[in-house]
Amino acid sequence: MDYFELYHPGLSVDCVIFGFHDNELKVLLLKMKNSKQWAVPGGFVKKQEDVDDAAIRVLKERTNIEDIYLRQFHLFGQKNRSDDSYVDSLVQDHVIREDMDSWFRQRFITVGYFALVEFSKVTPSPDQNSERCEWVPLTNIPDLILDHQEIINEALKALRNKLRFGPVGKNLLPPKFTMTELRTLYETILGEELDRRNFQRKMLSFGILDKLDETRKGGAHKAPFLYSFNEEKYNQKLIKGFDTIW
Amino acid sequence: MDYFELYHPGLSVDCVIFGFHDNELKVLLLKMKNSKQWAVPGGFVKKQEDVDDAAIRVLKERTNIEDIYLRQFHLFGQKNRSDDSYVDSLVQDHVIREDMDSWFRQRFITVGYFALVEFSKVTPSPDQNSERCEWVPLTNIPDLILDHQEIINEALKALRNKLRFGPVGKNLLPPKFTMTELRTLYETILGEELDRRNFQRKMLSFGILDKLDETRKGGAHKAPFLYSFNEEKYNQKLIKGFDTIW
DNA sequence: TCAAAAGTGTTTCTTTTACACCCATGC
DNA sequence: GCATGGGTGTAAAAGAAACACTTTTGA
Repeated sequence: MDYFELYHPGLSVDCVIFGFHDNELKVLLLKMKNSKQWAVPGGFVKKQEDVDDAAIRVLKERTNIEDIYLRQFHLFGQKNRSDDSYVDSLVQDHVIREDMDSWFRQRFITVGYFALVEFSKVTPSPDQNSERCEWVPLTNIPDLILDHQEIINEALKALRNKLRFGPVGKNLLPPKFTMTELRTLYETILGEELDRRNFQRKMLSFGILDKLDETRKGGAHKAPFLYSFNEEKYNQKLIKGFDTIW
Repeated sequence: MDYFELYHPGLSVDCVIFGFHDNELKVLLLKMKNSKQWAVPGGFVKKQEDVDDAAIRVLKERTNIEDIYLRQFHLFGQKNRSDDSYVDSLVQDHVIREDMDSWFRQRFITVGYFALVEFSKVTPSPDQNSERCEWVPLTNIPDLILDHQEIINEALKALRNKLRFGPVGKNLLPPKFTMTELRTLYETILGEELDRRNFQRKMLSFGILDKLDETRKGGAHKAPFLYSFNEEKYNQKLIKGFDTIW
């Protein structure tokens, strides 16, 4: 395989994949071969491929699911994102083949995407440079390669920003969920507690939820009602956003 | 000059430069040589140059001012952004030299930036591919090359989004301005009218304005007070934003 | 003196905030 | 029975919206 032939030079995509599980926000990370470091899933962009499609491809390969909520959030274009010593170690550890050395020594810019996925649907799969692919809580991120910590930080900012604008939950929660689960998701993303009753009233006022006739039984306490998102109204709010300041 | 030597392959930046004049929002555009089409100011990224710095460089060259408010807003990465027929016409019209043909026939991705500038400070300067550099009202955009119309559309969306989050005016208005000028700016960006009195109350409540002891005389009517932005408080709000929904 | 823009204030309505109380369930 | 989470309601405060009246200015 000739990277120079196949891929757009000096360009990669990186996907910060968010999932919600055990009341925690997690990201899907790759454990690099022969290294203690981890990485955000990424890949190169084919010469005849939309950049967005490259991100979709990476996402599908790592999670084994399709039709994922995916948004570009930033281009990381600093000239010193990588350096030779980093590539030296990759070659030395046989993570990359020596004849691909010059490809990896290019200066790379990378397009950051963030994805929202339903945790339980994902089957994590490592790529050829990694030995494991795992969910890692945002509160416990290990040592990451290059500027990948910054990429995650920016992705979280973008996600929080998105939360201010419109609804989020549909992509992170299962089809049916309780109001507390939805609220916990919001609290986790925002990093602050929200009043249980006021949250419910406000969320219902958006008109994007359908209250189901079912309750979640088996819990230790009173069985809470289940809700689902009203596709049509949810999508409207996604586009138009909630109320503006002006 | 050898483009392949100097520049990062397949990568450009485009800057949508917003200015406010005559109660209109305008963008700085380039009239292409030997063509009826216009373009958003742009350029290539040097191999050892931050992408942000490339945008700053372009901006400085076109406007002849420095320290401009500039933000990256989107990477345009579709595989069919350009096509051969476009480059054919450029070569035919001698806009680009024939020996640079292969550089321009690459597939390019471009990073979109938007800039906010004080209209009166700008001295528009065309680049080597254009014959004129002019302010054009957003309501009257001429035929543009490639996907530049889409780039402007997205830039405007980004600007509106920014307006929801925090203050904007400081970069678009002169140091001293009337409340009506500020309101008109907001109305222009948002594309809707705002109540004069409620706008004033709300804007003052943010605490980012200093009311000056001067008035703007010479107008046809009662002389309005002048305001200026309080640097410190303005910058705070820029970072923290106005009130959130949650 | 009059039209048009600007300064200032008030009333009303809506939204947000901060609570209280009762209900269901497992231990 | 009691601790815990869940359902629902309400009073008070804050904020937004709609609107009226007065002042100043150039023509």
